[in-house]
Amino acid sequence: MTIKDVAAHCGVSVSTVSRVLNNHPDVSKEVRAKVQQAIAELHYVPNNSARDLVSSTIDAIGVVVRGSGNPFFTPVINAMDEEADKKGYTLISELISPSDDEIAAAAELVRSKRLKGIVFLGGRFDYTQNEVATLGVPFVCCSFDNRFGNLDESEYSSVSLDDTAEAYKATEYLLDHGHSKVAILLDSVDSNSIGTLRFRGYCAALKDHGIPTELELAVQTGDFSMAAAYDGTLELMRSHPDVTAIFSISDSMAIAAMKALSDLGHRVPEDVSVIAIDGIESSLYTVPTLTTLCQPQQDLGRDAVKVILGVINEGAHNEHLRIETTLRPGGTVGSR
Amino acid sequence: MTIKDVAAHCGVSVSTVSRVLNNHPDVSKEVRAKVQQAIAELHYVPNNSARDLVSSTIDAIGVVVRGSGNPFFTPVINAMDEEADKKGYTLISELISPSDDEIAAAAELVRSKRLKGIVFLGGRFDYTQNEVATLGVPFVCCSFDNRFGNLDESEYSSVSLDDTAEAYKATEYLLDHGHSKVAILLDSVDSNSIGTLRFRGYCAALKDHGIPTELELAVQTGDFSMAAAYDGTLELMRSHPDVTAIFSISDSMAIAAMKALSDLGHRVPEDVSVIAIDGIESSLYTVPTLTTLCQPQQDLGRDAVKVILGVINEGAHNEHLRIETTLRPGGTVGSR
DNA sequence: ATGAAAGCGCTAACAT
DNA sequence: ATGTTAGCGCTTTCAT
Repeated sequence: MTIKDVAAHCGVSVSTVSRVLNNHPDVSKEVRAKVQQAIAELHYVPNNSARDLVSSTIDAIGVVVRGSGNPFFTPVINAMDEEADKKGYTLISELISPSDDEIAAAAELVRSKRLKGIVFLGGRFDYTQNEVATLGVPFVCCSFDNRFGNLDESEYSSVSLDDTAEAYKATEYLLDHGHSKVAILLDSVDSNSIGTLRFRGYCAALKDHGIPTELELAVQTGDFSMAAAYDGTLELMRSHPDVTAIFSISDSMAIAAMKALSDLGHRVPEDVSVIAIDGIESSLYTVPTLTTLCQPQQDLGRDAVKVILGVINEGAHNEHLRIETTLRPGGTVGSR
Repeated sequence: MTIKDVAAHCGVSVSTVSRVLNNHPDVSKEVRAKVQQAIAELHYVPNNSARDLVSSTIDAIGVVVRGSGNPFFTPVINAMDEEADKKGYTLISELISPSDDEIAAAAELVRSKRLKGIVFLGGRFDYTQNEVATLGVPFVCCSFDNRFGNLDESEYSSVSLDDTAEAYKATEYLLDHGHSKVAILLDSVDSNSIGTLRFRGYCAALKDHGIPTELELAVQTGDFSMAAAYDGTLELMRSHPDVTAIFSISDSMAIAAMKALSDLGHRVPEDVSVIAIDGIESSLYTVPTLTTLCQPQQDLGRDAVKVILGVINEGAHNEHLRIETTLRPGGTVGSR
C-alpha cells in the first residue's frame, strides 16, 4: 500500500496524492475529497522512511536523561512525550548514567537518528561552546541552565528554576520556624551542579539570618540516590545530634532521610524538621506528609518541548523560562 | 556526506562500502580496512531513513505502556531500553491512559513507525485473535498474559508472574502470622485484570485456611492510583475497624494505604499489618519498611525484549516466561 | 490544477 | 572480490 496505489485507485498522479497528503493548496476540492476517501478506504499510511529520506532531518527530537532512576523525571518525560506527539513529533529518549558524557550521547543520537533538536534533562551546568558545537541542532536544558559554562544566552534555551532562590526559600522556611542548626542534604557543594546552586541559596539564607555556615552540616552524598541519602543522614545525626532541621535538595532524598531519622529514633517533626524541593507524588504519602516546594513537572516537560519546537519550526529565538515552585505545606516542619 | 562520498574517497564502488558497513564477508582485508578508515576520517554516519526505506520495516520495537504513572514500570522500561539498544534496536514508547485501547494504539504505532514488534506493558488479559490480527507483528505481554482471552500459546509471548500463586503466597504470609480478618486492596475483582487473578489467589489462601471470603473486605479502587488506594483504605477501616491485615496488589497502593492507616491512628504493624507485591525502591524507605514480594524489574524488561527480538531475528518460537518473586521481609507484618 | 520525472541514500540482486 | 544498476516510497521542481 503505497502512494502509487492510492493514485491508481483514484486515477490521479502520485504528485496529486502527495499534495493532498501535505495539505498543499493547488488541488481542486473534488479531487482532494476523492483522494482523502481513497486514503481512508485503503487504510493508507505514509512511509516515514521515504518521507524522511527526502528531507535531511526527521520530525523527531531527542531527550537525553541523566539519572533516569530519578522518580522526579518520569512525569516530566511523559509530558514531553505528550507535547511532542501533539505536534506530530517523535520523542526519542536516551538514558545515560551519571558518568556518561551527555553532549557526546546527544551528538551521537542527533547524527544517527537525524534529529531536529535535543532536550537535556538533568545535565551539567557548565557546557562550553566547543562542546555544544558538535551538536549541530538547537537544544534546551530542562531543569538547569548554563550558569557555569560559557554559552551565550542566544545559543541555547532553558526551562528551569532559580535554584539558588528556591533553596533560599526552603532554608528560610526552616529558619522562620525557629531552627538554627540546619543541615543540607545534597550531592555535592562544589561540582557546578544543582547542589552547588542550592547550597548557595542555603548559605545566603543562613547568612541573612546571622547564622554562620558550618560545612560539616552539608551532607554530600555524591549522587542523588536514596541509598546514599539514607547513609549520609545516619552519619550526620550520629556526629551532629543537635541538628534540628534538614533541607534536602530532592524529595526522594528527603524520604530516605526521614527513614534514617526514624531508624535512629528521631521523630519528625518533633525532633528534626525536614523540607525539600520537588513535589513528587509519593512524598504526599510519607508520614508525616513531606513539606516541599513543588515544581510543576508537567509544565517543565511541556514547556521544554514547546520551546525547542518553537526554535526548530518557527525560527523563534532561544528562550530562558524560569518557573516557580509552590510551597506544599506538609507535616514535616515543626517550630522551635 | 553519503556512502557515495566514502566510495569516491577510497576509489571503490558504493556496494563495496555498503558491504563493509553491513559486515558482509565478500570484501578483501585491505579494502575493508581502507573503507573503515575513510568512514572514520570522514565521520560518516549512515542515513537510517534510506536504509530503512529499502527494507520494509525498521530496526525498532514499540512498547505500549498503560498507566505510565506507575513507578513500578520505570525500571522495567529502562531495562527494555538498555537491552534494545544493546541489540541495535530503537525502542519507541507510547504511553496510553487506562481508558485507551492498547491494541489499537499498538497497531497504529506499528504502521506509522514500521516497527518489527511490540511489547505490551500492563495490558489486558483478554485479547482476542481478531484484535491481535490487526497488529501484524510479533508481540510480548510484559507482566501479564492472555489467560482470559482466546489466543493460542504459540501466537504470542509473555513474561509474567503467576499472579494467583504469588497472591496466594502473600495472603498466606499474613494468615501464617495469625491474621484472619484480612482485607485485599485491588483495582477490581472482576475485570479480567491482574486484580482478578490476585483476588483468586487471595480467596484460595483464605479457603485453604478455612476462612470464608467476605466480599466487603475487597477494597476495589477502580484503578492503581495512590489517591484511590488512600481513599479506599480510609473507607475500609471506618466500616471494618476489625481488619487486622491488608494485602495490597501493588507497593504504591500499599504506601498510600499505610498513610491512610496512619491518618486514622492505626499503627503498622501493631494494629494492622500490610503486605504487597512489587518491590519498588521507595517502599524500602517507608516506616516501617514495606514487607513485599519483589518482582525482578530489570529481568522483566530485559527478558521481554530478549524474547521478542528472538522471535523477530532468529525466528524463535513464542515463549512464556514465568518469573518468581522473592520475599523482602520488612516491618509491616506483625503476629497476632 | 494536474502530471511526469528526477532524485533523496541505501541495499541487494546481478554481472564480471 | 568488486562494480553496475534497479528500485524502496516519497517530495518537488518543472512542464503543461
